[in-house]
Amino acid sequence: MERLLKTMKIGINEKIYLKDPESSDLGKRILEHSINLINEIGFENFTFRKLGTLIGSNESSIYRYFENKHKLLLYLSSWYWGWLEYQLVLATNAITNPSEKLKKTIEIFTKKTEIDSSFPHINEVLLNRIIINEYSKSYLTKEVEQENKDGYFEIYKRLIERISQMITNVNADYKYPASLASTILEGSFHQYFLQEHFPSLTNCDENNTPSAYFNDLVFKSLK
Amino acid sequence: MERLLKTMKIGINEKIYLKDPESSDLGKRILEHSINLINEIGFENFTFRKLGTLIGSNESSIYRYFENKHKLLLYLSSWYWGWLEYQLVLATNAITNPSEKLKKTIEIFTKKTEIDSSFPHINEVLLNRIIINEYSKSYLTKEVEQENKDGYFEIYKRLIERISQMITNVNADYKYPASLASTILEGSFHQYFLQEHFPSLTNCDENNTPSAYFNDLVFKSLK
DNA sequence: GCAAATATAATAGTATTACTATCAAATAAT
DNA sequence: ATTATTTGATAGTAATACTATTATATTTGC
Repeated sequence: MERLLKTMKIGINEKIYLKDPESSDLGKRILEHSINLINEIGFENFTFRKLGTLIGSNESSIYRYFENKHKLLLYLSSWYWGWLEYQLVLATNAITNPSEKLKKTIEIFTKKTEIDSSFPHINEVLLNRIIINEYSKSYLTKEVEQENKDGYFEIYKRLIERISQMITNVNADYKYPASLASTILEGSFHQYFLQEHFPSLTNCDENNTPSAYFNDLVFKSLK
Repeated sequence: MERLLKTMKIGINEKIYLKDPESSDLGKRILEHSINLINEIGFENFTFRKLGTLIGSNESSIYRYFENKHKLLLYLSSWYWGWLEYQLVLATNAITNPSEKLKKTIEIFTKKTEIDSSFPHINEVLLNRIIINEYSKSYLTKEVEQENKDGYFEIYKRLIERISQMITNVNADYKYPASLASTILEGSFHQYFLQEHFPSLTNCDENNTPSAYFNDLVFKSLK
């Protein structure tokens, strides 16, 4: 995968970090290796101390970039949603037929993630796994109300609103475009989780992709 | 709401607890007040020490019932799924028409929870909120593989398999009964979460219930 | 009604987590 | 070359997530 706009940077709400991790070498190493470490040991077991040891840096230095690991997770997920939005716009912008556009959108959200060489310090494949396994934890908190006001979920919300709009463009009479958009997004990540850990609770596997399931679901709904 | 089978007890995998909390007064107080406290401060901030203070008991006494708060969450959710299964069977058993049966099932999963006076130490309304806000955390862990083998999610899985079977009974040719069943279950709880915290990401509100949305979704899919 | 068994409470202690503060050393900018 | 900025090292605190021990109730069996 090759990026078209070489100078593009995923724009993330500045309140999420104390110091922009994209602005320094240490910052980029924090991003790169936090993705590896969270994948390896899970978000609950992940600590800044362990990350510091891993990258040969100091715990206190990491705290200068992020207040805590929750903020780091918000950063990583915002990055992911921003990246996905970029993929989405790139893949669907030229399509004029609303159904084709929506079909492509479902594909973008449900297909297997591939490495994007444009961002060498971000492993999108592992980041996708973090979204599947940890993203819910970033909003299932007592602070969600305030953090939503602070705009920490804006890219995610914008993505769903985009899908919602595309649904309406296919069928303006459909009554639940936002709900269906949310279902597609959360649901497709959940189907991947089930595939790995609870295969009896899904029909998705090598032959039946989540893509096929959601295409069926969405287009029957909009008929 | 009145229970028909007075002696019924929700059966929970014995490996989840060290000592059956239903077997003593302290155990029941642990269940009752953990539901209140988790609702109030959230699962992350909840500790056995705080719970002990609240119920005028000792931290170490609570540890004799549950290894840790994760196990307590597994207990509470198993109880909830068992209770829902009971509601489901009761409400649908007599229905012979497969479509009617499935319609009733969707209603059971999406309707607002009401207090069940049969279990005075369990507040089902608050427990429902815990499921909405905390259940994902019980399986989004590094231990999910082992805990699944140990049977900690069996009631949840059985519930989804029941819905899946009902879907197949309506349309035997439908290719994704398990995936759709998972989508109904996770999705309906998620729609309630969105209603409360991200209303722009759902069309469900006082007038448009999640029930209506999922009925539309499911029956169009099965046509 | 009493002894034995069991359940609960009180206290203390450990390792880890989630930070904050301070100061020194390295690096970059002017 | 001086100053400012960034990073590293060390130490310290309060809270968490437990375990262990012993004392005190309470229940049960005979």
